[in-house]
Amino acid sequence: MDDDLGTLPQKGDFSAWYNDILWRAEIMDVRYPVKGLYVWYPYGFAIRKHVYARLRTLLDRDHEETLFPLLIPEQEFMKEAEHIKGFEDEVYWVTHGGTTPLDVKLALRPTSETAIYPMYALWLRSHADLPMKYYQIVNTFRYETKQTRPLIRLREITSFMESHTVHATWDEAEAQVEYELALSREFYDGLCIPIIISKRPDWDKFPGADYTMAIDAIMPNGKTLQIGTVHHLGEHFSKTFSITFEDKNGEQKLGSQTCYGISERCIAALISMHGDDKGLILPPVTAPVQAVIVPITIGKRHEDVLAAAEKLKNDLTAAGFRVKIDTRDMRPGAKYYWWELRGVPLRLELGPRDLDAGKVMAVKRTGEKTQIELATVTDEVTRVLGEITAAIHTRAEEHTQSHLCTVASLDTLVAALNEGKVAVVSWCQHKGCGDVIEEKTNASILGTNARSQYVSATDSVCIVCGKPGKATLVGRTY
RNA sequence: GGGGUAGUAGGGUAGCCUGGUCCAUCCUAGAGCGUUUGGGACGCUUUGACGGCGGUUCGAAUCCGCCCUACCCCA
Repeated sequence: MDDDLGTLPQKGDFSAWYNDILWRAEIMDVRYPVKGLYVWYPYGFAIRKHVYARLRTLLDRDHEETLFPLLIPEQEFMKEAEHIKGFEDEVYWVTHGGTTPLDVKLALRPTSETAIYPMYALWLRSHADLPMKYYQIVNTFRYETKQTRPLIRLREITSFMESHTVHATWDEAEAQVEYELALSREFYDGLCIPIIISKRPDWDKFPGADYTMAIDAIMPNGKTLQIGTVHHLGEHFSKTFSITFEDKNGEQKLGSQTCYGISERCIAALISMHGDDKGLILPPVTAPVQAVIVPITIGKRHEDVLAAAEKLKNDLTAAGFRVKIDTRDMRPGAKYYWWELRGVPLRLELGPRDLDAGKVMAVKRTGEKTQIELATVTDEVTRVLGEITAAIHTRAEEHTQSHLCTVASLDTLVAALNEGKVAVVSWCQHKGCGDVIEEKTNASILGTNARSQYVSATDSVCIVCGKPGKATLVGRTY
């Protein structure tokens, strides 16, 4: 049993594990014949559905959902100079309608600022319209030249949540940035994914932003994955697109804006953070199947057991759980492995022995078997799923904590990175010293103002020049 | 950005230089039948492929051209 765990590579070989699990667990099919475009299998899409339902619920507290067109006319796209510079090499252009060349080329949105903001200019009239907080969940296209990777580096981002807000003042927009960071923290907390927040260095901020706050997670191999960004756009775009309002004194003022994005990388993080050598481990809130019932049907008791399993399923479904019953003609062991690969949090084994005892065997995907009473099964399942969530959470926090450290010199920084860690150092924020750090370590400066509950981040002197510096995250990135 | 290697069934490979129907082969792959079922069962039968388009040829997985895709290395 322990000498052959199938052909899923060990999680220690993270890259191979990741690629393999995507198709074995039926999340993404990479065989679509266009580079950088991948197909969601129904099971993967079901995970996406639950994850994005959570995201929508959080956003809907304070934002409204909208939908803007995919195509952006060239002249709008080309309005904001910095923005163009950031994206022009990655834009797909629609140049023809049928066989007729178009007078105005149309960009497939790489992000939607230039689609949304001309409309915001029309919608915004008065200070009473503020703040405006809208979001959409859409696909976007970027002609990536680097190696593409399912869910991580795509030419079609299929699940891009972008929120765009307008405020009366820069300070209010800043408060919105903080609000959205808090919202992200809550979102990722629900997925049991520990995050680190930092302020990206100037050279790495969103094209057209005053500043960019980024959300990173530490993958199993110690590389960081950016899984969210919140940008303070200031007045860059409102100037360009004339997003103005009449204030209380009757004066025309520019709005101050933010935008905020989360993509299917959140699902890459979900898969990577929690999975193990046997496959996926899904936190119950994200699991398409929260509990699977495996009836153990032997000989004559076949009908009894099946009937009991049906009843169990109906009881749990009525209580709001997502439950499947596996009656396939396979050996129980084979079913166990099959569902474990797919990350189902809880397995309920029901056989003649259990039936006689009025119990059911509950096996957590995180390990550990317990017998629970059939009489109180819905309460028990609630409790056990809660324990599973807690276990997943704790494990992820331990991983993150153990991959973070604070160092005070270049040499110790290099050593820490080579151990697969992400480090906090002090840096003066000058490009020159930043270049030294990145070259010496072959890593990236993720950002300053590092915020994490998993490592202390206090400002000290720059590890390169010795001048006053800020707590800065350095790591190898995806 | 520069260079290299490759694409054969669900997955993994051989065959290619030296064209000859290719019965190619392995698997935890598919279909069917039967026996099974408390941690990956087994037997029998069977299906299925040469990345795409075009060319050369009596004949192409094999040779030529273009395209697509993937992987690796270097900057």
